[in-house]
Amino acid sequence: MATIRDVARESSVSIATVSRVFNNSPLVSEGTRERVMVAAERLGYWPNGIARSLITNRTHAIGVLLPELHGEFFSEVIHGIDLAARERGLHLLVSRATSTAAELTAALRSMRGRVDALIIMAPDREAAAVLRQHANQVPMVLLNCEANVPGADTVSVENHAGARTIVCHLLAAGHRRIATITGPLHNGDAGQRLEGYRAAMRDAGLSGEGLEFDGDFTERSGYVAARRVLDHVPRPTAVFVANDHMAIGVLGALQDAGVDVPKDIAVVGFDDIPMARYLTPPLTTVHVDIFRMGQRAMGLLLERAQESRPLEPRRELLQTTLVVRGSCGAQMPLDGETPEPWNRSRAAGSTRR
Amino acid sequence: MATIRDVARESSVSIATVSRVFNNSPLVSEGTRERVMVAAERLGYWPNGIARSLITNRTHAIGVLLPELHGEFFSEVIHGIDLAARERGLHLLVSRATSTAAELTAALRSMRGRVDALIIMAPDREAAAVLRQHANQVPMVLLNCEANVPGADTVSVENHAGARTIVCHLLAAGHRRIATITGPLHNGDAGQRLEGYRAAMRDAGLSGEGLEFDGDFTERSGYVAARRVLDHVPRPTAVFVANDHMAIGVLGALQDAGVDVPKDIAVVGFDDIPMARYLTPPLTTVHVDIFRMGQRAMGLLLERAQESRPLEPRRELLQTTLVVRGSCGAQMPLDGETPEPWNRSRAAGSTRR
DNA sequence: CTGAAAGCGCTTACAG
DNA sequence: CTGAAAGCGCTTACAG
Repeated sequence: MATIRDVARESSVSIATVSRVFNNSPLVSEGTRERVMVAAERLGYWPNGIARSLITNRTHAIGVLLPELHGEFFSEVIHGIDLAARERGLHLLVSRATSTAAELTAALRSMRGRVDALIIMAPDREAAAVLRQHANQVPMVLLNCEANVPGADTVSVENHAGARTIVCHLLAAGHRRIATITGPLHNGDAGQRLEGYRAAMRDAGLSGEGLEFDGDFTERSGYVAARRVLDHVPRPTAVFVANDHMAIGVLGALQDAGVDVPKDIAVVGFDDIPMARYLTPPLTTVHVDIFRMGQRAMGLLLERAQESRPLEPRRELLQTTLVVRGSCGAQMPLDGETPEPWNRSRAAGSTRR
Repeated sequence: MATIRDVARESSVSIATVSRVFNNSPLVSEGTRERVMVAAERLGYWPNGIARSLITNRTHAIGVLLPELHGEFFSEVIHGIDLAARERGLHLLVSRATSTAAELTAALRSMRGRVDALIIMAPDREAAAVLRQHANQVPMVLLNCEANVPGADTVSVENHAGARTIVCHLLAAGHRRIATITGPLHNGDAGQRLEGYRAAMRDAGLSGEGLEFDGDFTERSGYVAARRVLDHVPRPTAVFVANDHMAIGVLGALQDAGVDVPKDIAVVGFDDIPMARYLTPPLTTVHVDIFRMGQRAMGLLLERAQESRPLEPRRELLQTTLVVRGSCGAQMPLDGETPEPWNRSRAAGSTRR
């Protein structure tokens, strides 16, 4: 590949001049600029990005560290980050890293020098120490992270309020024996959703004791837990499932057991994954705007980059919205959101508020 | 951030020695190695990736260029690439680029020097010229790309065979008036699927003339096209929809029109997106293993990197599989694939062959 | 085993 | 307007 030297030779100027041309410096005469561009074109030259980065100390790349590189969450958060990033011509260096100390350390090290900032999702507690070590070396935004890392901004989902709201909705519909199927409790989201459930129950003068069933956020665990819910005496009249994937398993188990939803038992989920509205019956759930999470993470980074003085660390909370569909048995009136005629499930009675 | 110079000073050795320690050179005494590591640890030093890249001419990064950074396709292809890449400690530099000449050129330029190889999805014809220009500067694998780019490997979905197979399935079930709803025809996948449909019809001595309806791969366009299919006289008894997203719109339109699927009209799709099995009725479709597409793309790159002599350009075709569910009205016997009890739709009668 | 030196491909004061 | 020179943070023959 041609280098700046080749172009300089071809156009009989110094490499400094070639550099100026490609940096749009005003300090180049029109004729010279022309000559350089022609030579560059002929040689297929374009400046080497990393050589540029080394000297300018800016990579124009953002590192993104996530526990998984697939699924809806990954897809949406990257989409959000990308939209905000590409306006500024920033690249995304994406890597998978669980939040174990070893793996996270390796990932952070290998990003060294290659990115201007980091967006990291590291839900495990173990991650905090590692993050603190690196926090002052590069700007970072943490996603869904409870750990307190000085200097790092965070964007988190309002899990507690979301869970509380949807359980309140069940309470308002008259349910009293409301079970919950939890996520894996070492996961922060799972813990907060459980706390939201408990708060709602407590405020209604009820106790969820004995009505909390273990799951691990997988469809399978939802199926298994649902069988235990059904066996519980007296049988709960509603279940708050801590994510939609498990709720799919729950609906399957209830169907297999010949239990009607929502007549015999109401089911609600959390996340509002795209297929939630296509389930039978369509799933009432808590909508989480992961796309926006990505956008805000990038936004915080950009704001910090523009500010000359250091900003206080910020913690942003992402609002959730209740989406009432058929699985809870309590339809709510449409309020403003016009259903599209080509969108089956909304037209069939899905509401948000 | 500490540099190699700081560590050299701290441990009273030359920067060459520090470099050797971090490159696991055997040419360092144990004592020296120890001293250097301690100093590095204290200073929080780790080698700067891009400085390393500049001198070694290897970035350990793979550039991935896709038209969209969201959705199932994106998510799965990245997952496949990542799995193959991370075994070799490779990073992913991800960027969005439509296949217009200008945008693709910009993306390729900005990757210059930052990646060791490229994986590119550029379905548009316009892309070919740009790709050819860059083909000899960096190894590349093209996804779903009809363009002939010398030196570049390709991985493509067997759209033609897949479409043909599913239309044959409808024919075998006795259907004769089979309509199709196409994707946008400047898209290669859409074109090939349409050709597959035509081939199947032709082989059965039938013509699809007048039965080809325009769509653009969106749910909405499926809804709209379905109305036109219903209005066609005589009404088709089956529709091959060129992707699952449009099929969702089709099912919605038929439901709104009070037309029963599959009794009044059979509907089949293409792609087997995750929600296909949760639709009502579950959608018969063509399964495409996008995850594998990512894996193979990375695989081709790695094979090429290991080979010392230049390899012939390779074109890999990704097999598709017919997945028979409820929407076509023709159940097939289970053959080997055991349905999981916790997986509702499979248990409810989904088969693959 | 260790270090001094050249060099990867650039940018940017500095001098003219 | 232009060029020579220093330097970004590293690696790697080369010499000892």
